[in-house]
Amino acid sequence: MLEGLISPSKTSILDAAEKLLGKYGYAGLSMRELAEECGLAKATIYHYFHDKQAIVLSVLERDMSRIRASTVAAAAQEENCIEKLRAVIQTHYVMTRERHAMIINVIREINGLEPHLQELKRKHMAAYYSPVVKIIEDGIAQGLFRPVNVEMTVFSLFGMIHSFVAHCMLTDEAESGDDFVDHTLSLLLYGINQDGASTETLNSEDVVFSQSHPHESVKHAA
Amino acid sequence: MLEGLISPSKTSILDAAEKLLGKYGYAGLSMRELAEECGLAKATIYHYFHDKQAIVLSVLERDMSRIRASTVAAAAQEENCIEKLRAVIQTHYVMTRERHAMIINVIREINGLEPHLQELKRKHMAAYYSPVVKIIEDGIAQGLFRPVNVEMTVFSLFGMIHSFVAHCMLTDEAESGDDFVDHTLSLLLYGINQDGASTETLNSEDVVFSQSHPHESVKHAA
Amino acid sequence: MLEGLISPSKTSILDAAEKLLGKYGYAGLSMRELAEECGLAKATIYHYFHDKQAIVLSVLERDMSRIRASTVAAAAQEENCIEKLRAVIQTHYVMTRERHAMIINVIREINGLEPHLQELKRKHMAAYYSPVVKIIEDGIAQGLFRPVNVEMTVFSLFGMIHSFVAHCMLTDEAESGDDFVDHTLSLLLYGINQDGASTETLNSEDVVFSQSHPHESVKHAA
Amino acid sequence: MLEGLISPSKTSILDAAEKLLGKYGYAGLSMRELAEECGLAKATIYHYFHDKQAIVLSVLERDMSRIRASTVAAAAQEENCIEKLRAVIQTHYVMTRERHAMIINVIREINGLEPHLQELKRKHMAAYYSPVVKIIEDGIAQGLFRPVNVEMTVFSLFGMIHSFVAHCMLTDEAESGDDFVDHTLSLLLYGINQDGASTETLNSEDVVFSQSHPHESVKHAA
DNA sequence: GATGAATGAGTATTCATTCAT
DNA sequence: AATGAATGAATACTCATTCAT
Repeated sequence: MLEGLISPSKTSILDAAEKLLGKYGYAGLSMRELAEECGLAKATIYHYFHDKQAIVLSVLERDMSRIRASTVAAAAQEENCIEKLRAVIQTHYVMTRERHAMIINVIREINGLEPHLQELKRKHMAAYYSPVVKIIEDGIAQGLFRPVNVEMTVFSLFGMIHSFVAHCMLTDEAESGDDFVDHTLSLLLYGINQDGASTETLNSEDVVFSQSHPHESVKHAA
Repeated sequence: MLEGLISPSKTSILDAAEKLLGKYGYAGLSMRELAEECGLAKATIYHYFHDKQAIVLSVLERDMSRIRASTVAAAAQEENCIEKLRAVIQTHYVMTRERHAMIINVIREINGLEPHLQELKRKHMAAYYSPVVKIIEDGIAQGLFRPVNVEMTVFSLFGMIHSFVAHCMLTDEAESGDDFVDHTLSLLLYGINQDGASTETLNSEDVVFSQSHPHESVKHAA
Repeated sequence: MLEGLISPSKTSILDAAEKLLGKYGYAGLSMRELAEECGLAKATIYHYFHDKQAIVLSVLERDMSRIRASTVAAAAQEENCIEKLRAVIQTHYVMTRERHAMIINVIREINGLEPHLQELKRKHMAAYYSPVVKIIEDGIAQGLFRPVNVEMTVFSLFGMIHSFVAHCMLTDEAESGDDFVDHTLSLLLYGINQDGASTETLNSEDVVFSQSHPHESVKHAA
Repeated sequence: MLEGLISPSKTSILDAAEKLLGKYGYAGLSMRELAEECGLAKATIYHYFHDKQAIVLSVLERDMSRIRASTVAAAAQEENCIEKLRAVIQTHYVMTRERHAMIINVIREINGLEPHLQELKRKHMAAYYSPVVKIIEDGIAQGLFRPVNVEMTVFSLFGMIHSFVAHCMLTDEAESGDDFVDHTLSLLLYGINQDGASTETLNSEDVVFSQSHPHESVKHAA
């Protein structure tokens, strides 16, 4: 939020740590490499952070609040619940890619090491997921969506996004992700079952995957 | 396949490595700890495997072929495409939990280190996803499912499963996962959109998440 | 001597050890690599030799007796003391190169580790140097050579040879060594001092080194 | 040169490494033992040097420049070419003994491992040999020496010295080396051939070797 | 605010060697 | 005669961290 008040050294440490965490994960992050990356001496880092874990937690907090802010802002620009969902998928996809899908993995790694941090992270995740929960709850209240288990649905949605980001990083495909957004929104809304309601709005083509299925995706469905 | 022919020491190394990889990931896996865990001397491990990476690759191969075998077997026991999907979700969920969601993370870690292993892993993943691709393609051919992008859909489905497993491991909730299977199958089939076709079959309750949404899930829908 | 009576496995071990000692020295010789090189299992090597040191000593003994035999044989083919010296230089140069100057280095390495082996090695070296000692002593007795300290002179001569071999191995120059033999014999006989007796017999050219000094070397001087 | 500016820890590492290299060679030099010898923790050594090879190269560079400096200084104190040669032999002999004849062996060992270091070492050796090359070239220009191949001759000379040092270390004889210097200078100047010019100046006795040859050596021959 | 120096405990890996078969 | 399996001790090197300056 008020990053202007944070010392530039601290910021450079967090930036470097974010980059290296994305590459190597928590256990693979070396303080020596971190020092080299941010241009400070190793000892200087300990002037700003108590230990390695504190750095990583700071990175996670900063990233989470940024992602949350971006997600909220993106959703706020849309009126319609469905368009809000599209905005969320798009934003979350982009930000996750930028962070090299770091967060999910780092959390899991830290978690294995530090059981007492679970609650802290659960809170973070609640804050993280809650904007999307709100959107779906609103949709249900408006009669747009059926009364699904909202929390579970949000997990599912984020799972789809992360899975796709992971796949892209594995294969180094650098596409825009538009097709992914269309596919994911369509799947989230209508599923794969054949019924009259959903198919009539489908009309785009896919280029990402080999087997083309021309009828996939929903373009700005109302 | 023919594990009976493999020496017990080798098996014990792989077993221990599988366990520790689930806990700590690739970088966090220590050869000292592995030796303790499998009851052999450190040097003995190197009698069976060239290096740490070779161990981890063996674990991954073994797990992948096991998961694939289980998934295929589970699906083969069902006639109906939808029931096949349910079986896949159930099996994959259970096996992923047993392996502490290890595979996806380890692959990503290794991948960061060894660019030339990408192709190998892509092949593995193809084999891994292909049974599910087949089911959905059959469903589409039978007119049961709409013509979605199948490969993308499979990614989405596995993403949902992995995400949920990760969440459960984070919170140490040890439920059976039945609710999860119902939710996921329902979401995959119908999405969240409100329409006449899907809502009438919903009738179960959720205990997993705090906010209860009584109408979620599809029980053995045909 | 009677190598026909030695088992082929034992011979292959010694051959492999000789090769690797030349490459890596004593400390750098690994039993694993030795086993690979000679095509036997590590444990099999211990069937033939008590330990690593015993192997190396066997190699040294074998090489030394071979070099001694070759040197003696080469000298025996010549009548003249000077021609005997030329033969010795030539033979010793070739055999040292073939063994990658191994012996001198290995002896020094072992010596650092095993003080009680000194006497053994002194005996070996005495046997090793004695043929040349004999030649020079004969030359002195015949009034051909001046009464130098023979033992020291032999050390000097072998020093020159080893130094040149080391230089050639360092620079990977693969010359025949004829120039070297001429140079060394000339230096040994006449030194560098300018006087009437020696210069008149010099008539060959040098190609080995950059600065050419056309008057170097003695061709079959009588 | 400016060793006063180098940290005492770094110097103590190099000193210890020089000592151990002389004893055990490159492969036999253990970082653990080095740490013990210089009184620092293993990890501290890596604060000053990137790896073992860097340490050894530093030792070699330091020793080579020291030997070169001493050799040049010793030669500069003499007017006469022959006396310069005597000074060089004396100095080189002493310094090589002090370093346990380490350099030649270490270079050969490293060279086997690192082909791309050859050129570096050739340069070093050029600088190392060049002072002596200069002396002999001057002697030839002055008509004192016959026109031998100078570079080869320098190799031969250093070979004699190193060989003798090695012999002394093997037998732990701790003599002053005066006899050796006389012998070597005499051999270098006049060789062993019987002729009028050289014998008349010989008049000393040898104690180093068993067989005494009373007429060896040149005492300050002009 | 920043760092060079230092370290104990750790890393993955290799060592020479033994032994039951 | 030959070896697969096993190991304690060593290898070079890195770790996160501290502290005096």
